[in-house]
Amino acid sequence: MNVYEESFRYDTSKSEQEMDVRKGPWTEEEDSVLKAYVNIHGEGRWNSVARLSGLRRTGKSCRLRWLNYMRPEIKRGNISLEEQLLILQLHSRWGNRWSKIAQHLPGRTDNEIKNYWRTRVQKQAKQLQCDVNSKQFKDAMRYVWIPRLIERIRASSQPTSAQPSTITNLTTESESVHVGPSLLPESSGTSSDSQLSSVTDLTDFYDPQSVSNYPNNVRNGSGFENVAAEAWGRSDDGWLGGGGGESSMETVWNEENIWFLQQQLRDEV
DNA sequence: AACGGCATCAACCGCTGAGTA
DNA sequence: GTACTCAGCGGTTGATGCCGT
Repeated sequence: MNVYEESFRYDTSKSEQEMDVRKGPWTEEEDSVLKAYVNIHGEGRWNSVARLSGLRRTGKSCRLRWLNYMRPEIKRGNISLEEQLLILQLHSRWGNRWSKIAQHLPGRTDNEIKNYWRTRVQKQAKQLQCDVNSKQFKDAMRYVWIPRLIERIRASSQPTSAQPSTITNLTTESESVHVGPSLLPESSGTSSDSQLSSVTDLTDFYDPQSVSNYPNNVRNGSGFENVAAEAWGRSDDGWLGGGGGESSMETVWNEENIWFLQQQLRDEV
């Protein structure tokens, strides 16, 4: 019996069997009980919630249900382009720190982001036959997916607006994440220091210098970038295209392009 | 229409760290 | 300092729906 179970039994003086703890999907009735209880007593003290609300659920289960599903600020529906971009960025910085990443995506839960990463991003790594943490995959993200994604974000914003100085700028007490002009494909090679000063957090993420260091077969028009970018262009509602429906990256990463990308990545070194 | 495989997502599990008596 | 309780995190699993055959 683990610590939690011990504590649960200690708190209630009843065994789990006596409590007949429920598992599995929540019913509407349970949801409304939980909602009513939290509305009155507030969040926290989840074991008490479980015990006093009459729900035959563990405190953990109540907490998870509230945080991941019932909180009023929860945003449901497709992950937007901007959110996708942020997830890619933040994961490149922090790895699987889902809750930390989720703090920068209002209304999204760590669970949702984790699921998104596993189902969408890891799938692409699988198709490219490389690990999500591999240099190959990170390069694919840096040099193809993210610039392309930014392009799409810009395209979907007002066409008459001047060069956006910042697409995304989320700040916490100690850390900030910016997407500035230097990240945009057009200006990627000419970023000034002053521009970079506002996007210092991204210098390890998309560094024009590192692009210039990238192998010619990756940089030039016949290489990696173009193939992948072209593949992107074929699908207006592709994986990172958002908004256009439920289609997946299959349309983008078709066999031919995956093969070509793999060749390019192998030629690197 | 039936079936099987796959993708997605809600929920659970195990562990850890913070707070407190 | 220690034991205990609780909340939170990340990994994993299982149910469900969708899609192709």
